[in-house]
Amino acid sequence: MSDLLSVAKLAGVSRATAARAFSSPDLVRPATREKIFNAAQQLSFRPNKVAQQLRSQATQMIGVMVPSLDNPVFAEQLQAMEVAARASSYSLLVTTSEYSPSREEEIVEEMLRQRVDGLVLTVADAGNSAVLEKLRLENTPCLLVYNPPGNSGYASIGVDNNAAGADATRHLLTLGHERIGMVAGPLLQSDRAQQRYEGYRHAMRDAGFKPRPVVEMNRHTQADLASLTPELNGPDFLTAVICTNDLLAISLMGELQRAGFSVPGDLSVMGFDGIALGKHLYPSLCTIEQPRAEIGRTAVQTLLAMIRGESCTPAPLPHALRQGESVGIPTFRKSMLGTS
Amino acid sequence: MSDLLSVAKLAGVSRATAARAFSSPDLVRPATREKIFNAAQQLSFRPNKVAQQLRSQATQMIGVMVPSLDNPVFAEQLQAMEVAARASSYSLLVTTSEYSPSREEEIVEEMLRQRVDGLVLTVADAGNSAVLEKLRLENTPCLLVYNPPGNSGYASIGVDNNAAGADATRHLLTLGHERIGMVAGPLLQSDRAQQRYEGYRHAMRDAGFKPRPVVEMNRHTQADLASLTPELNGPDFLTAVICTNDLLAISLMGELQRAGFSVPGDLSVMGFDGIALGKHLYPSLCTIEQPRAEIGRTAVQTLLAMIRGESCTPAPLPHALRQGESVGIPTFRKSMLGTS
DNA sequence: TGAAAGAATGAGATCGATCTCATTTGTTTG
DNA sequence: CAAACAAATGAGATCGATCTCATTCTTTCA
Repeated sequence: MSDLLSVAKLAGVSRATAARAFSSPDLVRPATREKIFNAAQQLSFRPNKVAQQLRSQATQMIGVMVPSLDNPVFAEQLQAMEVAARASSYSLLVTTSEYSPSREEEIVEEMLRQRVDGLVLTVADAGNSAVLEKLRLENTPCLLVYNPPGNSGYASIGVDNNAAGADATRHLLTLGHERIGMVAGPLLQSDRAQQRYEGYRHAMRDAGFKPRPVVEMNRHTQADLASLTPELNGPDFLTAVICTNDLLAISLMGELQRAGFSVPGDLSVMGFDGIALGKHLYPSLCTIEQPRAEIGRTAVQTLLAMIRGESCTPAPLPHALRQGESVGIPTFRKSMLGTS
Repeated sequence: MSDLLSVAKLAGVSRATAARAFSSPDLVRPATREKIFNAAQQLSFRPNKVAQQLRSQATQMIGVMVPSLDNPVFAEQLQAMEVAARASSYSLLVTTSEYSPSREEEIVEEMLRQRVDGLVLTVADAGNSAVLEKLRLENTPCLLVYNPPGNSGYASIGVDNNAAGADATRHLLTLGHERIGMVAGPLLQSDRAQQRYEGYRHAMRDAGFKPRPVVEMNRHTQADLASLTPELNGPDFLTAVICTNDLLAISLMGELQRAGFSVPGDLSVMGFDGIALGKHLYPSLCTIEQPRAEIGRTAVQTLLAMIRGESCTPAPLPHALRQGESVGIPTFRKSMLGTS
């Protein structure tokens, strides 16, 4: 691979002049410039970004860490980030933490060594995160996505999960549901899921109903009907559930229907996130839509502002209730699993 | 950010020795090593990868270009690639082409400037691609994913789309379907979709049936029922369709059901790709499963082998028919849309 | 004890681009 | 035509790590 020096030699000028021909062409006499460009062409010269990065002490790279790309929420966010980054001549170094704190640390360390200009992270629990503590000592700009702001001290891009959880609940309440449950992944380990649950409890109490404990599924994005069955039985059976993410909701709907239940006839199901696919299902998924693309775009733009040294306190982005066929009016029913 | 030189100074040794303490500790006397590590700790030294990359002429970075991360096929592949790459201490520079040839060129140029050690690309049409032509002149290892091998001269990781298309068709034929259609995105512009169609035609002819022309949808991953309606009508109405990707199949199923058709009662629907979600739907999606994770993993491993200078001709990976509730035995029916 | 072999360390060049500052070339004008 | 100024170019240092080769310091054993 030819370098600038060989181009300069072939053109009969110094490295400095050759460099100028590219970075500030107007400082070079047109004839000289022409010679340099010709030489570059001839040698198929391609500027070496690594050298530029070392010299300029800036990589024009953003380090991105998401829990997993198997969840479309993150993939869709990343898609938007990539477009936004490229529009500003930045590249993305992408990693997945698989929800593992130790991986989170390795990854961030690695990215700091790579001297990324900034970091966009989604951590498991922002309020209690080793990585974020470590990062506090660094001066690399860092931004959270989806994690609730406030309990970490870091700026964060995302929706108000608490309010969103309440909105979801109120939607169901408005339709006449009273016995509403919340379905979450294991241990409720994600801070956003917790906030959504808070919002749910708040809305339930406000309406004069008793919030229920979370129904925990074994996996993050796949429902197991067995865990829910008890709640569908007995005098207090649920008429609606809110899942902490869309994948959970979709697989729950599938399981329910496969077991002979009707959605929303027997149980209304709401999701959370608003992944694109939910719209096209039948029944279509009623969900709280996070503006995933906008979140990604805003994250990049905010981070770039921070890199430029501007201080900025991003506001929460608006979420929206997406109506869907998976939610209906509660009908009077007997216990669906009644053995009596 | 402190550099090796300051560490060396603080430890009272030369840069060379300080560097050795990290790269080959056994060449440094334990006492000296200790001093250096202490100094490094004290200055919170973090090796600069950019400098290492410049010096070693290797970035340990793989450039990845996929059409879009909004499609879980690519996201799931990328997820696996990331894990595999990190396991070998490589990083991923991720970009999306949005199916645009001009973007493809910009992206590849950018990645070459970044001196990635290798490229993993999924292009729109490998047989007719400007980027690939340009890349032929470079000596950066390059690997295709999903694109059919053969018509480009590049090694490629993926399944045998032709055989897979035939397998899908034969599955339907075995169940008794005869009037089977194929549904694709706009212009059949993807080379893999074309191959799948070839396989379909082959299988149909082998079975003594007339292959039908492709039913083209307006969008890549979203079905519009109107385009299909004519085929569901008249004496020759379809009893089954194969979609060229899962997203198309899922949205088609939704549209059909929403319009009052039953799946598979009125129409059996097959997908292609095997995205994770399909399993959890109801009806679950019958599809040809590409081993997306294995494809990603193999792509990384093959590319790393190429980077090491080993020559390798990857074999196609096995696809599998995933049974699903979206396909059934054809029932005798009248034209579903009959206006008579 | 001394010389030879081996271990440990340092000086300096290198990777490729770019910046500063000095120097040369070219242009303008009295 | 020469002086004064502006434009164009070059020499050399720099970014941070690492490699080569030379040098110094330890061992070891005759």
